[in-house]
Amino acid sequence: MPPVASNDPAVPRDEELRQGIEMMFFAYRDFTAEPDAILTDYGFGRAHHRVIYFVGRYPDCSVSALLGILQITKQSLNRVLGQLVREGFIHQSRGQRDRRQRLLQLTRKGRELEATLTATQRARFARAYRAAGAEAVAGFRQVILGLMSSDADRERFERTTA
Amino acid sequence: MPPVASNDPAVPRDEELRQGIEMMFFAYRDFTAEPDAILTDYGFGRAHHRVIYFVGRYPDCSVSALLGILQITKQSLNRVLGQLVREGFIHQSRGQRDRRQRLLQLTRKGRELEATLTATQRARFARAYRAAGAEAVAGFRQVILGLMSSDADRERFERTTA
DNA sequence: AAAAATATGTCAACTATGCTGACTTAAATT
DNA sequence: AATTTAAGTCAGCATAGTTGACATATTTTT
Repeated sequence: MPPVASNDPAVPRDEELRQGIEMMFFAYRDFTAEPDAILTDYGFGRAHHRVIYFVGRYPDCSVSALLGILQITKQSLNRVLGQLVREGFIHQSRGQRDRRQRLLQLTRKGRELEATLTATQRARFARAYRAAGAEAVAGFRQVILGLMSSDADRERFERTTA
Repeated sequence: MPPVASNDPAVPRDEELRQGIEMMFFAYRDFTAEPDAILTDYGFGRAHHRVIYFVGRYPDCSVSALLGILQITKQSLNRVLGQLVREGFIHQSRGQRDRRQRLLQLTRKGRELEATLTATQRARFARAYRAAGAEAVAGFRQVILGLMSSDADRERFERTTA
């Protein structure tokens, strides 16, 4: 069953861009499958993974900083964050400069789960990067940064990895 | 708030791979945001988008072929597919070789919605590809194909785009 | 021809994850 | 003192996934 695309004069361009769209879908689908399977053993879902990942990545991150990354509502975040705190995966501490803030850290248990989940995705990237080579990785980074909507997010990746 | 990663000896490697993981998250989040917003005007969600997209891409695709692409259950697919058929975005026809099959096509209305949704994602890829250049695009393709789990999916993209 | 397998569809119930809107509390800022 | 901000909470709703059981039509196998 061959794919069929446009009835457009600029056919190769349309085909190239559609392949990009589809590659994103397939890669993301597979990229999330392994962590999703592990999470069900804990009674958690992908939303919990995101919170655990980014709290691990940005220790002492505030709730509003996390909201900015995830781009979901406070209510949606609080449901999963509350579970993670109650079940001992995340600890909250008062901000020192601003005592309204609740700064988030992974507990030992949280770090262990984070490591287990991230290991699968890191291995996937390690394979893909190794197979493609350093030049291809540089190209990948350029394109995927270009797919993002905001400079603020692109800036998270400015420090170049040799 | 700087990101903090490993306590691992191979720090740069860990950092590089974590950046890959995060870039996937941010790019995919933004890549889906525009179609999601359009879909709410139709009372549809991202699942409807996927069905419309892949039926447009693989005309006369069978239900089981679509299930293989989406990797969801028949029941999940049928909920959204049923809506799309009832509301006149997708038409089903009997297979000729195998009359058990229901082959799927977009209607005129379906093609119009598909075009509207895809336009936003195509524009995003066009910008990113244009900014990064042909060599970077080749690298992007290599890496993102490497992120997929199955050769069967990679083969969908074998025909190289000049 | 009968049996088994396959393609599709359906009912019911459940879970996860997003949303809106309204409201509270505590702390910082004006 | 008033306002704004950070965080949390309650209630209700929608979307999109899940499992399990079962039905029907058609094709394939024995």
